[in-house]
Amino acid sequence: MSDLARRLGVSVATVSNALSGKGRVSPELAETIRRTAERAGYVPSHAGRALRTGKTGTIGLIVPDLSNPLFPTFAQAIERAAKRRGYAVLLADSLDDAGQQAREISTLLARGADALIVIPRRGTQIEHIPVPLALLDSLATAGNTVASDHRGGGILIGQHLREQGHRNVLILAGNETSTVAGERVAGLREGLGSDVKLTTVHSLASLQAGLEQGHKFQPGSATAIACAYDTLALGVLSALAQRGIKVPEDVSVTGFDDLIWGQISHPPLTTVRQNFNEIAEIAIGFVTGEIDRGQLVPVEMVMRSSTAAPAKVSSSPLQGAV
Amino acid sequence: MSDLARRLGVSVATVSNALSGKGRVSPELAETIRRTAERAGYVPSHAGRALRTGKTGTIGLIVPDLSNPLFPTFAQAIERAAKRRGYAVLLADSLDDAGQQAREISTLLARGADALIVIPRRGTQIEHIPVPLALLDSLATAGNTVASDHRGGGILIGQHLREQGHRNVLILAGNETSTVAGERVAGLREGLGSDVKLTTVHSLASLQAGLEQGHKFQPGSATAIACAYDTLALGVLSALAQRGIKVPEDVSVTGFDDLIWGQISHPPLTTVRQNFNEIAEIAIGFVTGEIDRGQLVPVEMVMRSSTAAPAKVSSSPLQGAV
DNA sequence: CTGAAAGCGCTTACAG
DNA sequence: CTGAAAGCGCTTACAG
Repeated sequence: MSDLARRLGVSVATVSNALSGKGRVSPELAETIRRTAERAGYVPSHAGRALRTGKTGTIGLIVPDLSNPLFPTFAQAIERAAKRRGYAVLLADSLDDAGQQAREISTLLARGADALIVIPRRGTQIEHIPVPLALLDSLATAGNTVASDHRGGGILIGQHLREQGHRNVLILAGNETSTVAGERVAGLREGLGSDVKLTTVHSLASLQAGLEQGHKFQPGSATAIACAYDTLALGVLSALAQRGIKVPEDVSVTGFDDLIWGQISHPPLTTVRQNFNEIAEIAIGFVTGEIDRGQLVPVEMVMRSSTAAPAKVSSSPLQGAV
Repeated sequence: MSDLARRLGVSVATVSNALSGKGRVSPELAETIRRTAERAGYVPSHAGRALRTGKTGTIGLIVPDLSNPLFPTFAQAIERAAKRRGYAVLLADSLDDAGQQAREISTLLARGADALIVIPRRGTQIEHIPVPLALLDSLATAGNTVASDHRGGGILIGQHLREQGHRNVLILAGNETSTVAGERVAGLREGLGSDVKLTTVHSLASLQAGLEQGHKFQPGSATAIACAYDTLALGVLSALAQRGIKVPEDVSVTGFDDLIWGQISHPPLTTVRQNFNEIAEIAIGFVTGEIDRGQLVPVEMVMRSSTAAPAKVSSSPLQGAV
């Protein structure tokens, strides 16, 4: 900047004022300075500005595990929303470990992140953060949480299954300590209604766990398998296909998240879609002070062909007539 | 830091020296300073250091599209390798657009990234970068490229198919402008040998494109479909299943990348696995000056059950005897 | 409308 | 072994 000032015969203060466009410089001079700066390829130093203003224009994003197919979508949406407001994002992967998450928070803070967005590792508490923080999680507890209406999604699926006539449902509930999973399951129960027989099984939310559950499944023990995650549902679908158990004829299956792979599974998966862009917009808007509290973002059911009315094995009129 | 210095009755220079551990301070004093800093929760300002040293301890990572399932794995590996050396990563998504990629490079540079790692958008040239740059792409052209041996992987698959007796292969080659895809296909051709009938089709490298190709496929027109990407192969598998075309009985299918979804497809997909961690280590090592040039990273074939010897429709002894 | 000066928090010669 | 001083590149009152 001082090079530029010398070359133009003005002070650095004037260059700064011209470039920041605060209008303390005559329009003509400002224009000249801007043009010269442009031509010289001058780019203001972020470090200088950061030191002076105390702001880095940087937002820290902590995800639990980038190799879990759910989180890159979040990361992409966040990065885009941040970029639109001139922020860059510092990415940290907590490797699904609470200690690592804490360490990432400190590093990001030490690096001067102006705000933090964290998709918290399940069962984890985050407190005493000196910068604006948005949690991408579940319950809008502290006013700083932005979340999909997981419970609402569960209700949608539950009602859908109920309307189709399912009265005996196996719920693959994912991890017991996850509040997201907890809400999805609570919604499922609510939508299904209290007169429906429910069996709940907890496990990791992985493809592998879905595969295992699919292999364990006793045909006839339930008419539908409602999963808290697409990864589980996709694993289940694969295992059932291997065993020759037909979906949805023998059993209905539902997921949660709308991963693209649910479009090519056999059959395509009925699931719930989150609105990532809106979540990202709200999260960034919240930490940048544009909006004053987080909120619940509506969710949408995606009906495909993995669900159908249960086969009327013992009570069908036809069979009864035989 | 000046707070700390005042409290301890020493100079900021001494605090700085003690904390950086360069040994210009007596061990006892250094220890006292370190303890006090720790207890006070003192964290050095990155902005101050950056302004003084000209280094931010930050590496910019540009990916073409985080929603493409291939790139988060890279991002995770890079972040981990960077973290191990005390670097943080600034994430930028170029949204598969060359202009956006150029803009991201400038922003990252303006933010003082000490180095850049870019997974370039296909067909794109990157030049005149004033910081160390590693390209995660294909050919080790400029000495600053770190890449999987895509060609070698293609050869492995090609030979495998050849050994099984395939002499008529459809190659789904992905995007024509992608050098990665180009090398994979070149390897495929080489492994297959010159006496094999080849049909090459270009398309996007998406699931959707795979689905379309799978629907177009004429049974009998080839005994194997070799895809340059798992996304293509998975789409093909799904379309073929829908049409009742059996894999590998009616046609063999291979992919490239080893996405986890290839484990639960029907049948599980024969493909090629990249060593992401090694690529990340080399890339980071290269831009931090630990190693002096990029290199080709070996690749591994993952044999599953989507490939088999072609059915001997017209030349089988049995059929001939009828 | 423009400029001189101070100061953000560090690190690094240099002097003692 | 320790400290005083300079300077990295900005921005922001303040003075003119």
